[in-house]
Amino acid sequence: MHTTAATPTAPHPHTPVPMSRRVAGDENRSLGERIAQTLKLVQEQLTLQRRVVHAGDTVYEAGQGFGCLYLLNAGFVKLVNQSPDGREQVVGLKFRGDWLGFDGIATGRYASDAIAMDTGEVWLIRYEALVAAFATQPTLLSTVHEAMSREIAHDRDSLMSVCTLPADARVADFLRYWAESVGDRGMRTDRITLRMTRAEIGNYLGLKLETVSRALSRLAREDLIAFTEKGRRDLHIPDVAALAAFVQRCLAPSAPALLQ
Amino acid sequence: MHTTAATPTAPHPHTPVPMSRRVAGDENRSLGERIAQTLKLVQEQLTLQRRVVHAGDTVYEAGQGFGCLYLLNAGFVKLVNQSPDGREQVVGLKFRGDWLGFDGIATGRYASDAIAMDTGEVWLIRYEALVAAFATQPTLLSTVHEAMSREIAHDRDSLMSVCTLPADARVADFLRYWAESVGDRGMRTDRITLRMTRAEIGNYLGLKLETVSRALSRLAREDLIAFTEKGRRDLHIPDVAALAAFVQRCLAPSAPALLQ
DNA sequence: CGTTCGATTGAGGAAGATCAATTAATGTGG
DNA sequence: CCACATTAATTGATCTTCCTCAATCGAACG
Repeated sequence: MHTTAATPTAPHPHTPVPMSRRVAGDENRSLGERIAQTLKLVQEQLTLQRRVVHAGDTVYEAGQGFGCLYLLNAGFVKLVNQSPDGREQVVGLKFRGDWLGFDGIATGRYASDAIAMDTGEVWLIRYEALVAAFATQPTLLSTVHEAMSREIAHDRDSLMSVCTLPADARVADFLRYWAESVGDRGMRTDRITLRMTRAEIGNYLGLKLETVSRALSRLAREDLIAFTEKGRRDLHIPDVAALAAFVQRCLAPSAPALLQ
Repeated sequence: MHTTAATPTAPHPHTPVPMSRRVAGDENRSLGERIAQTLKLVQEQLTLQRRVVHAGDTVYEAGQGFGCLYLLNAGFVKLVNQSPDGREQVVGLKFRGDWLGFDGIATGRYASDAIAMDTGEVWLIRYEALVAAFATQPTLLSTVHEAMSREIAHDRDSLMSVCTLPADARVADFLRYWAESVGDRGMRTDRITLRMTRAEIGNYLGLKLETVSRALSRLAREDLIAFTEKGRRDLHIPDVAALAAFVQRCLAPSAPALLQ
């Protein structure tokens, strides 16, 4: 019995885990490559139906019968849960290369609304056809499992952010996440366009819109972000890493010393 | 688990998919049955290694190389994420019949610590062997996919609770969830033993231990729970449904009526 | 060009955190 | 088994953060 794990020789037993999107690890290919490969593989091995969506369109709705998974080929999608008593919660954001609809497998009905936040394209893949293809295309199985695994891991990270970060740090971390996500997709990270209102961001982060607004103003005051002349949904992020540093600074109010 | 959406009769136009019907009776079988079937199926179709764990034991550690999934046959397990800066977060609770380790598939390393909260038993299942068995046992594939799907859906519900419920409701909802979970496993729900300290519960719910303690005291004052003479970790829950009602009461402080 | 929606900013209030003191359980060695 | 040490839980008093309410301003849009 291997009770206590034989961790390598890391200073901390947990450090090597990238948890989000650091390049390292045993996979050498970059995130962008992985996304491209996924799209290519699916496109080649499966019959799929394309659907163009526009901002506000519903990809699928909570309660609707499950039959398809959706691979997001372009655009941005938000996932929204609704409780019976009327509470609404943005529970996830999806980018190019992400899969949608895993939550429907277990119950046969989707558990959330998937709503496009911009013009984009989703590929509809019949779940049964996908499963059938696993037999001849083991890579497809790995790809799908990895996507589900990543989703599980990321959802937990979201919970951790909401539970452990103060408001300002949450907003900064959200911007970092968004910038990193679009960066991984080959888009520029220094100028990003938020597809969400302050209220939506706040909902996703467990904050009110005023708090988000104040946090953004503070970040702008510290020159970690800047609003473009175009409006307040476009913003300039000179240094994404500085946002991560800001999060750390929020956590260490008085004793900045050591570490890192 | 508290969020399943309410649009069963959604007459939506853009559903080219007929409804992929699942096996009859599949939807009707109880949760307890599903768990039993999962354990039976895995036991029969796979070679597995059993491991007895005791409170505090580590099932797997974050950063450790992924190779196995774990099926929890008895006991209770908590999943704990640790951020590089030292923040710790309980991100999940697992019960008999739950799978552990999905988070390791994507990166090849587990993303969290899985720690036993009580004496129990996990079954180690080599992931590669599992995948190999999919070829001849399609039921196994469904089972695993459903488990992952359920995990994704539940993690989102957790996020919603943390983001939308006030402290008292969060604690009440936690107790309801725990009671329901053990109830689904055939254990009595009127007397439950929390395997966690107030601090751990608070961590899981994004609250401080004092807040959890006060919430519990308030619930006890309203006779929704009662402490047993044995100690404060055992408690009596006369009516689980009343806890759910309490959550609703927290949300509707004065005006229950109309929708928006 | 006015209407509407989203964003910003301020003032005041409330929920929950922090600090602190006490009590109850758990564990340990004699 | 008991005295003691240790850890967990409760409760109160105070403080901080974030929410609520409200007014203003800017942008988008018909």
